[in-house]
Amino acid sequence: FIRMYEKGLAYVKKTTVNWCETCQTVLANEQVIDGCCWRCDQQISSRQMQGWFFRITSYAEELLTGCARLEGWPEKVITMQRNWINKSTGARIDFPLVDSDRKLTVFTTRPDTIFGVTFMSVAPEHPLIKEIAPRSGNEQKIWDFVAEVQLERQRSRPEDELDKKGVFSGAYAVNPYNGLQIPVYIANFVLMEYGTGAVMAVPAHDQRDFEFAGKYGLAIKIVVAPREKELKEDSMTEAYDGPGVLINSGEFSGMDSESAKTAITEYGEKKGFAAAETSYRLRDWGISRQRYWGAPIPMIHCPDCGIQPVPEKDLPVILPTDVRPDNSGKSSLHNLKEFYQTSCPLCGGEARRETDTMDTFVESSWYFVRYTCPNFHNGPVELDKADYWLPVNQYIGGVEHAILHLLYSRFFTRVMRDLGYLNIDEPFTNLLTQGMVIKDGAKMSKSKGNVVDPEEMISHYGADTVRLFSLFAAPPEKDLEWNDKGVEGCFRFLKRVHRLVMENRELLKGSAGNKLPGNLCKAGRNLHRKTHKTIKKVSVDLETTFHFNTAISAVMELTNTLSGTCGEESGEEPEAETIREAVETILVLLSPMVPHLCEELWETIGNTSPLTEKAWPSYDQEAAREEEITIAIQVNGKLRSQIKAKVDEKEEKLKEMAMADVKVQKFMEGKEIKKTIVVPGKLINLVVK
RNA sequence: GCCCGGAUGGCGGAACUGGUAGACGCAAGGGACUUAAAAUCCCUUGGCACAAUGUGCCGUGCGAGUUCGAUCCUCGCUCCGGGCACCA
Repeated sequence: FIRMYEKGLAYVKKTTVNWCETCQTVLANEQVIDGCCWRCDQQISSRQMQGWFFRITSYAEELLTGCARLEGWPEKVITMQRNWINKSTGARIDFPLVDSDRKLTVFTTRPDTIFGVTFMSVAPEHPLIKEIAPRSGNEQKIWDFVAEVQLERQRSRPEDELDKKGVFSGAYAVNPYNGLQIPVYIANFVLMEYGTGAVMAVPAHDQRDFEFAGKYGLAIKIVVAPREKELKEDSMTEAYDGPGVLINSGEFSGMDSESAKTAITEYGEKKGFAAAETSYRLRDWGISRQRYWGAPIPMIHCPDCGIQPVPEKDLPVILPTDVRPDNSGKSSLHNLKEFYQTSCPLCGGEARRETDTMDTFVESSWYFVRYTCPNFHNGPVELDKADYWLPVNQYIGGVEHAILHLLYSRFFTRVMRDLGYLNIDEPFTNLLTQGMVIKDGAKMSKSKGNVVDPEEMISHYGADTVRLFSLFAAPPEKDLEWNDKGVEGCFRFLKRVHRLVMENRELLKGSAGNKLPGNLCKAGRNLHRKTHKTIKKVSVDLETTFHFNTAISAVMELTNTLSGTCGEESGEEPEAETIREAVETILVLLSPMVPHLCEELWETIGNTSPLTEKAWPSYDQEAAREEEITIAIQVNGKLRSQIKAKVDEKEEKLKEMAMADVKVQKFMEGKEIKKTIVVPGKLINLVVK
C-alpha cells in the first residue's frame, strides 16, 4: 500500500460515495449490484465522504487492450470487462461563455456534428453554475431545480429512466467553430462524474438532446445527411445517429462523417480550442471501508505534516482484538483511542491513525501471488518463486466475479509488476466460470433460503453417488436447474460396478500382476481397445474441458462393454488379463469422482498399495486403434447404407464396395455418377443425376 | 437502446468445430425371474406413413443462402438467459 501511495496509485479524496446503511460502510462502484449492496441487498444511498482510492484508471487502457490476449477466458467475461471499462474516443472542446472569461468544456464522441449544436447542457453539480446563476435573473429557480434533481436521484433506483428536464441557466456559450451563440441549460440527464459534466447538444443526431429540444422548443439542425434517406427538421420523430455526409457544416460540408471526426478535431487543435481525448467509464477504486475487519490502511494523519505513511519498521499495523461492534455509523476503530492515538513519524507530534480498513477485494487481488511463497518474510513476494509458479494456469470461479475480483486482480498484477514484485502482465491464463445451480427459478444460495441440503441424499445413497450425480448432470460452465431425478441411475451404475468386481473377484485376483498375453482373442482385443479409447476420452475431458459428464458416460460405456462380454452366454470370453485391465481402468478413471468405493474395490481385486497412489493411466494409441470401421454410404448426401471395411482399405476398393451395395444401387438406377467424395475412415458420398 | 451467451427427443444432455444427429443417463412401455414386492436382467422408445421386425419421408427455435454434404459456416428473424445503460 505504501509503495502504491508513493507512486500516486493510492490517494485520498472527498467525493460522493456509495453508502450501505445496513453494513454502515462505503462500497466500490463494482460492489453495487442493481443499486443494492453486494453483501446484504440493502439499497445504496450516496454520501459525501473522504476515502482512499486506488488509481485503477491509470491502467484502463492496458486492462482494455489486455483483454484481447485473454485467450483462455470465456468471451462473456471479457465482454463484461470491456463494457465496464467502456472506452470512448472523441474530443474535448472549449466553448467560451458570452460576457465572461470562463469557458465551458465538453467531451464528445461526435465532433463531426459540431455545426449542429443548438444548445449546451450541464450537470446540476457543475461548478460553473455558482458563477452563472447569480447573473441569470432567476437564481432561485435554478437552485430549486438543482435541489429537485438531487432529491429525485436519491429516490429513484438506477434502472429507472427519469424524464428529461432542465432549466435555462441565463448564460450563453459560443460555438468556436461558427461563432454562434447558444443557450446553456442545466439538465437532469447530464452526469458530473462522466466526461466534463457538460455536453454539447445536437438534437438532430442525439436522442436525448432530441427529446430535450422537443420539450423546451429548442432548435434542431441537421448536419449529417444519411445516404439512403432524406431528413427534414420538421418531420423528424427521432434523432439520426448513423453515419452520412456532412451538410451545413462550413468548410467541412461534403465530408464523410467518419473522416470529419478527425478533421474537425484537428482543426480545433490547431486553433487551440479542442483536443482529441479518450474517456473511460471506469472510475478509481474506492477501497476505504468503515468495517473493523479488514487490513488497516497504514497511514497517519498529522495536523501539521498532513498524511504520512506508517514507518516500515512499525509494520504491520495490527488490529486490536478486544473490540465490540457498535452501530454508531462509524468503524469501531474510529472510537478506539488506543488504536488511533499515535504520533507523527515526521514531527513526532500528536497524530491520528487512519481508522478505515481496506476492502476485502484488496487482499483477494493478490493472495495467489503470496501462495507461491508462503514462508517468505522479507517482503511481500519472493520473485523467484512467483516467477516459477505464475501466472495461474487454471482459475475457477463464478461469473459474479467478472468485474470485481477478476478485474481487480488484473489491475493488481500490473501494479505489482510496475513496482518490481512480478514479471507477469496477467494473473490467470485460463478461466472457467462455473454455472449457477438454479432452484425454483432462483440462484441457489443461503440468503435466498432455497438450498438443497445434500445430507439427506448422502445418507440415502452415499457421498460417492451424490458426487457422481452432481458431476454427471451437466458440464460445469452451464447453469443447472436442480433436479434429483437422475440420482437413481448413478446409484444403479455404481452398484453395477460393485457387482462386476465382486462377481469376478477370484478371476481378477488371479490375474493380478500378469502381463497381457501377446495374442489376444477377438473379444479380448475388443475389450482392450475399448479400455484404451476410454482412457483417452476421460483424460481429455478431465484435463482440458472439465467435462465430467462425458467422462462419466465414457466409463459407463466401458462398463457396459465389460458386462456384455463377461456374460456366460457370449461365445468367446476375453482373457482374464484384459478383464482385469478394464476393471482397473474403470476404478482408476472413476476414482477422482468416486473415491471411496473405488479405493475399496481396488483393494478387493488384490492390490496392496492404495489407489490414490496409482499414477493416472496413459493410453496406448496402438491398442485404441480400430481394426474394422463402418463406412457410411451416402447418395446425394443422404445416408443410404453402411459397409464394414478394414481401416486401411484403399479408396478404389471402398468405392467398388459402395457401388456394389444393393441398397445403394436402388438409388442409382438409371442415373449417372457425377462425382464421388471419399472421407477417409468416415463415408463415401456418391453424387448422381 | 447497446453488447455477450443460448435454443437439439417427454427430461438432463452427446456429436473430433462441415461428414452416419440423439452417445450416456433419467422417465415411459413390454417381457424374464418371484407366491408377491423390491432388487436384477432383456427388449422397445424423435415424429409421420406404409404393402409394418423392414422401407420411405420429415426432423437440431423460424426463414433464406453457401456446400457433394450444415446442429456446426453466412445473412435475416423469434424466443429465453445474462451484462451494461441518460456514458455525451
